[in-house]
Amino acid sequence: MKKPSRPSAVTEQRREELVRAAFNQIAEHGFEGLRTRDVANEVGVNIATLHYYFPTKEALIQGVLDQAMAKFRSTLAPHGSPSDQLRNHLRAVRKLMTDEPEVATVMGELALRSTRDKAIASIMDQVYEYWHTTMRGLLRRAVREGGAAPELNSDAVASLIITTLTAATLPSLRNSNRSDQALKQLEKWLGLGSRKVSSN
Amino acid sequence: MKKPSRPSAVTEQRREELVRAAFNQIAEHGFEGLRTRDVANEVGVNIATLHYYFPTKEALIQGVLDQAMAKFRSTLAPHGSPSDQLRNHLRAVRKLMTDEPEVATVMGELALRSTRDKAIASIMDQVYEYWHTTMRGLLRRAVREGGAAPELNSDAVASLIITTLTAATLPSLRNSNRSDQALKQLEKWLGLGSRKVSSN
Amino acid sequence: MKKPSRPSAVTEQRREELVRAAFNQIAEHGFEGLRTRDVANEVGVNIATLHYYFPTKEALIQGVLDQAMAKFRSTLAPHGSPSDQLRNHLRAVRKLMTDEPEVATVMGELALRSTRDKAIASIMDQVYEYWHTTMRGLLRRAVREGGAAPELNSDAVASLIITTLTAATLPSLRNSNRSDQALKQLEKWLGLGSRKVSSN
Amino acid sequence: MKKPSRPSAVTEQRREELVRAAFNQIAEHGFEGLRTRDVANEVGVNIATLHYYFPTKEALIQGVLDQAMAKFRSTLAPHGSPSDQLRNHLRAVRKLMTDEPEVATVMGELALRSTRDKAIASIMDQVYEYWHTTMRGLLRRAVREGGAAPELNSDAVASLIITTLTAATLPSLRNSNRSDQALKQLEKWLGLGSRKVSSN
DNA sequence: AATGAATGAGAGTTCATTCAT
DNA sequence: AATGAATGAACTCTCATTCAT
Repeated sequence: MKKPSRPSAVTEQRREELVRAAFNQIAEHGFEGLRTRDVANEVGVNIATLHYYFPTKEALIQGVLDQAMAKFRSTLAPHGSPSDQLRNHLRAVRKLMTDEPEVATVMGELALRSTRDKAIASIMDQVYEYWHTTMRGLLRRAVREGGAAPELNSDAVASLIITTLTAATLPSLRNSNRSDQALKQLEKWLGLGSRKVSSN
Repeated sequence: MKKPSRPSAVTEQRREELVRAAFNQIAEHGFEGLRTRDVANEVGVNIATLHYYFPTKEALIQGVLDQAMAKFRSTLAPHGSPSDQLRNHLRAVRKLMTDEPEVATVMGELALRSTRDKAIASIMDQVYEYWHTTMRGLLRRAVREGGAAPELNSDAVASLIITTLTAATLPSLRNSNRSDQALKQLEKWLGLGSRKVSSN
Repeated sequence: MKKPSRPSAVTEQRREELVRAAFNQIAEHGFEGLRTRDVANEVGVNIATLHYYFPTKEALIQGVLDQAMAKFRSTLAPHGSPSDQLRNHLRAVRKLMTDEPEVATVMGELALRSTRDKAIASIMDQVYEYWHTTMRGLLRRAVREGGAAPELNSDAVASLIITTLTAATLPSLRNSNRSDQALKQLEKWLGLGSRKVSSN
Repeated sequence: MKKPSRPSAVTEQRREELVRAAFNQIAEHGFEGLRTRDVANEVGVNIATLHYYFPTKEALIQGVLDQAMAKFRSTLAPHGSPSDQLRNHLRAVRKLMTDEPEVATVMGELALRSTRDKAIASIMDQVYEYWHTTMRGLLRRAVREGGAAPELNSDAVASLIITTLTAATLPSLRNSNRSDQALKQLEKWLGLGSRKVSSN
């Protein structure tokens, strides 16, 4: 009798609105200050409507996680030579942190929460795994093609890149220019610093 | 209103117990899950007793912050040559994160909270400022004395060190071995890699 | 406001489905746990559809009451000699309670609710009145025809029969064999015990 | 450190007040209409105070159950000869139902709820078991001492007594005089009807 | 005839905080 | 210095009901 109706366009839109609002609330008040009522208010709907789309607060948070991870993955889009891609990636992340600092805050909140929330931990681990693999691959090819310093251990360097970029999400580093300085120093050591986007 | 007029030894001890318990609770459940009642229970006193020592929850958190910062500052204690100190510092922080991961968790929680809490932000900024200055000084002297790679820009490298060590507090990096790999790569580039820990 | 102008066959069928589902839900969860959404789900229709047929929850309950009373009245259908009818009635009620214990549960729920709900109270009073009259009539005729113990006060005995049968609806008695024992003892005192069910 | 403090007199009194209020609310509105806030209001305390004494609504209901069962058990207090005790018991229950009809209502509510609540079911089963045993014992001794009709099967008759008295809790029977009639007829058959309280 | 989306009013429960003792 | 009792405010979640389509 009941057709398991596929999410309509309207439904999907409302869900996105709510996730976006939850995202904003987390960015502004942290998980500590996340109130479903505030989320509903920001979208301009009744609290019961929120629960119509997300049965529990946890489900809503899961929605935020999914969206954040999707956004991050899009940062890794491949364009140009490996060394270009590396350079671009570092810059894209740096730009993201500067232009949308809320992304950084929410990523940080999610990272901390993953200590206590297996579901979040598992997804973040996957993303980090994927990130690491991508970085390592780019580094290897960059070295082979002569676009990066030849002596580096791609595995360890991938870790250092990830570490440095991740730290850029923390407010104590983000607000000073330390995180920027660190990234520039890293590019220098990688041998990426002076090169322009090659046509290769 | 009621404030213990002159902190007796007993009073000071109770306050410390409570701060320690609060620290543990934050490490385990985050600020999100910090309940004054749980703190009081852990110490074995009534909730009203907690409020006798710390009039508000915020005051208790401030106590945790103070204690954490003091603990961290002690990690920077100077011993040996500059390059030894550098090496030792990296190792000490790494060891701290391994042996007492709760310190890392709480630092992370405090870092995130500083986005919203000016008092925390201000104190953490001070600590980072002090940390940065110390690192930069060590690097300059290490280069001068030939204990580290000569070409490095001490300001940027200090930032990279701090960044990398800070990232080690985040669970997504701490639980994999990425943060360790990153630190080793960093030591290598610093030219600290091969030396042994000198006789303290 | 909106009321299906002339109950078509389809409309009537839907109403019955819904009442049956509500009946099941009350049997399983009591009035305390009766949720219109569960009723709608059991039938496989939208909650708004339920409200199309029954404007309020109370209207739905009224429907359940009507159906339950109709079902019960049918148990009093007259067949055979008065003493046979008596015997058959006792057995029919006993069988009903055994075969469809939900009927008992719902009757019990309705009985309790009648304390607070005048509409239910009035209908149940009518039904009990009718039941009592029927029983008393049967008893008188049974005595007159020699099918039952002659000395009994038909009014009081009718009350005792009704009382005993009604008690059989309560779970504390239904689940033990006490209610069965009681009924048998009652039949014995009525002098109905040894006779067989006559040819329908 | 923490002494598991035995309930103080004040605490016990508050708990009783709350249970009594809950009892009243159930009598008036049934479990269906039991609201913790109304209970708290009736006692004149904040809703949070109620939860200080009873962590959950269920715990409060359990309190009501305990109190009701204790009250009932006291009805079975032994005085006089077995046949006197029997007679007195029937009258005491009848009086209880007349004087405090709320007791009947609440017992009925509990009985119905026991279908779905194992904890309640278990306790009511115990009480019924005890009741049955007591009745059967009284009957046997009453027969032996010549205070009751000799031919009766004490087990079945005990069941009938219990059944009849229990049914007296249901509003449809209580409000008419049917339940009274039934009890009188029962006493008559038991051979208890005409006797005075003997000095035996 | 039927539904997806939305809601107001309230439910039980939690928590930092207070106060008399 | 310490506590049991109490509370106001807020929280997440639920539910009968409505309405445009």
